[in-house]
Amino acid sequence: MLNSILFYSLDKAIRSYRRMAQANIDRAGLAITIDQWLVLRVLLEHDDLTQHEIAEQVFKDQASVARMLALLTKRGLLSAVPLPNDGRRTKLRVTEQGQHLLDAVHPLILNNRARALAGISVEEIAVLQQLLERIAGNCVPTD
Amino acid sequence: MLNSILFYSLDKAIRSYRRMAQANIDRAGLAITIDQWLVLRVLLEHDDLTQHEIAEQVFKDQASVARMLALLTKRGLLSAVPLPNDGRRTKLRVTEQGQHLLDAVHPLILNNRARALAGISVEEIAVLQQLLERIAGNCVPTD
DNA sequence: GCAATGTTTATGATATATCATAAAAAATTT
DNA sequence: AAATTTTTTATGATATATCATAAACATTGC
Repeated sequence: MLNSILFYSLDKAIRSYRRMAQANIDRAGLAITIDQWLVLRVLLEHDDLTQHEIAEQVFKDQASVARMLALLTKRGLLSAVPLPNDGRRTKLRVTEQGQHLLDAVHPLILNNRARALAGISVEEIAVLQQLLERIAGNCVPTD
Repeated sequence: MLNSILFYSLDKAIRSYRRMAQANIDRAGLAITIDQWLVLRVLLEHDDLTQHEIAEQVFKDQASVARMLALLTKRGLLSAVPLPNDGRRTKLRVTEQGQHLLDAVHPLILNNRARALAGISVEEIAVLQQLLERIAGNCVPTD
């Protein structure tokens, strides 16, 4: 019954992937969540983003990002140095330890993606991606 | 950068849909979450499922379902009557109030789906669904 | 320079996700 | 029947999602 509903399949696909991916990371003894990994990846590229900008990049909201940053900092994967020109903000830098963890996780992520997409052609992936983007676009609030 | 990753698009599509759908339900003044709605819908069809079976239906885990059932019961949308033949379980029935809420939400859900899928043909939806199911299938744990 | 406005971060409240485990009850084995 | 195993539910711990709001700070307009 629910199987015939597209959004159920959508939810199931991403959650299946997440469970599988997280299980593989855990099994490798790496202490990081997929979401934390994503945030660190973004911060590796840009260390001058506001929480709101980070949130946009990873499609989360600012409150979630704030809590993830606090956690990542507590874990020593991220360093937050106050910015001289703005008393509210900090410069966020991935630490050595964070770097090592990212490096260790990277091949696993590639593996997970390959496994999830096994038997699906490049053309099919392109079609899929394009449809997903159209759906996301349709759901953007207008006002 | 992240935009080129399929799983990011996947995550974004379902989260965009959920935000839009929940916002519409909230705006209508209906006090229910999409997840709660889903569980109630399942219970409407079958009132003799274990928490584990419900979890399978809605693709959540038993712990999440347990908490949702407790909440739904507290809210008066669900009644839980002890089963005589099994001291652990209860018969879960959607209450009158739950029924009314489901009835009120239903047209909104149809609206939300239509909006999310605007401009996407039936054939495209079929392709999409089939690909999503293949991905979910690839992620199923083997052992 | 001050008031009003906007931005940025932090956090409270509530809900869900996930793993792990405890506790109770049922089913099975011997 | 008693012991063992399995099933079912509840809950602790931790992480994330979301909305709302507070607090600190920066910026703009006057």
